[in-house]
Amino acid sequence: MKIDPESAADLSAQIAAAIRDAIVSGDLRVDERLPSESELSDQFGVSRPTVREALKRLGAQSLIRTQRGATGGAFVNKLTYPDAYGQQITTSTLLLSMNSVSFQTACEARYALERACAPLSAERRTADHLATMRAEAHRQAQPGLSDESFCASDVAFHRALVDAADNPVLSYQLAGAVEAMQPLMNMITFTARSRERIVDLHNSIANSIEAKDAVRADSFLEELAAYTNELAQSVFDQKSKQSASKSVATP
Amino acid sequence: MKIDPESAADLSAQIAAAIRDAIVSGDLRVDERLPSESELSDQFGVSRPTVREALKRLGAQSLIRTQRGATGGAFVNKLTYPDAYGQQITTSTLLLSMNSVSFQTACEARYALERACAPLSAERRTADHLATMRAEAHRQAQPGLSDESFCASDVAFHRALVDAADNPVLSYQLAGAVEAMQPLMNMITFTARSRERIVDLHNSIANSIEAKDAVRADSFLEELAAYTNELAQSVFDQKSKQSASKSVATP
DNA sequence: GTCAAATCATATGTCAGACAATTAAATGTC
DNA sequence: GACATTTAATTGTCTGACATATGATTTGAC
Repeated sequence: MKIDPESAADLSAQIAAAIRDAIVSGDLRVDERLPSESELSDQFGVSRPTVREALKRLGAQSLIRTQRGATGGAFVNKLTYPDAYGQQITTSTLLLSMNSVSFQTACEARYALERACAPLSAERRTADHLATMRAEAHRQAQPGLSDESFCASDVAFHRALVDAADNPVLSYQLAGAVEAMQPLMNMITFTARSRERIVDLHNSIANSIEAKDAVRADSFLEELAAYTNELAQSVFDQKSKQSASKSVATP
Repeated sequence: MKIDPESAADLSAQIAAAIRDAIVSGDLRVDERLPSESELSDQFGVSRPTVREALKRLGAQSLIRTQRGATGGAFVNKLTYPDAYGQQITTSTLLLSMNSVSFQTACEARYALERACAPLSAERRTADHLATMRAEAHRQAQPGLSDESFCASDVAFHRALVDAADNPVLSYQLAGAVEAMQPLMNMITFTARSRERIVDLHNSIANSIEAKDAVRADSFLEELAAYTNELAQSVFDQKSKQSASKSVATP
């Protein structure tokens, strides 16, 4: 572990960076215990609170975990898929909401990636994945479902589709793309007719995947992408009309 | 901002979660200033160091930034694409290295995603993107290039290909997949012949993209994926042979 | 009156030392 | 040997203080 001279950056940031580098480079292995906070503060020549702030930074990135008690301490954390999913989803969601990404752009990215999975999913899908997809499609057809629940089920359907590709790295990458779309999807009000259309497409996709027909699955996904965009466009058109009529009405 | 009862979790974690929720939900807007650390410690009924640990956690995720001085404080940070890229890359890299993801799995994910970009790239590529791709392909053909530099140039080539799709969300998602492969690629020793083959494929891809021929680009990408896997396979075969002969020689 | 320099107020960054809470291991007791 | 107790180590939290950065204010010179 390296020293930190009187640089411009915060000490706690420097210490966090030093430890992070040691982890990323492999100098510190998974489940290895870091020195105690007191020892670290001695080593780096800073106070314990400063060391703690550095450790909290690393903890926030799931790079370390801490344990209290006699044999406690900070341990290099094995980054699990659920951990990575969570970070990926929050980062993606914030990125979209804070950069005013258009529905179109996000939608295009999502379906491009999802269509990349489809051939693999068609090849490898298990009964489990198919059952999940059908169950979600069935739920989406229920009459009393709120828009929010409809969107949540939509996400679940598409995650099952992605997971069917049986490639955890792919699932991880797509988690962000699929989940981050949900807030944008929630802006859409799904009429009974539009829901019917979507459920039909979902069922068609599930059928194609079951039949291992990647080409058909792809065409249905393409259709779904286009239809989703169309729906969003009509929402925006309606909104701009309202604001236009409002701006006319007010003066 | 909500309170935090005497739960099992750390206070600083609870506070960080409360503020994070406020940011994600939009209660706190971009560039809005949080209360000062003293005010926060009053509001939450904890000490300032505890608040600080919470803020450091959020800072590590680029959710807030802090500024010293009279008008300083903690501000809700606009998550920029570079920020998101960085997080995405470190997370992806660690996920791969810590979960002993096979080369095959990572490679499959990467090329599946990259092939999803190709049609968009073919449609929208600019002269800039093409120039970058050609420049990198040319660099890769230089004789004295180290394996590491060759891999770095490979990454740059593929990033240009992805960026040509002109969809920042797509570029962000792919950044992790492409960059995280680099440590795995570095395990491969590229012979002069294999480099030649790869450069040829890169040039063919660049040509196809220039010609807006998505189908040809896709087939070259498929070929490149297969060849990369083949190279990796031969490396692993060689290694297992070595270890086998060693285990015979030692006793 | 205007501009520049000195001062101030406020905020984060850091430190020191202390105590509480937790946990596994060591110790003692039966 | 099994079980209860003590102990030691470590993180979690608090208090209070000082250092440092930086915009705002005041002061001073012209």
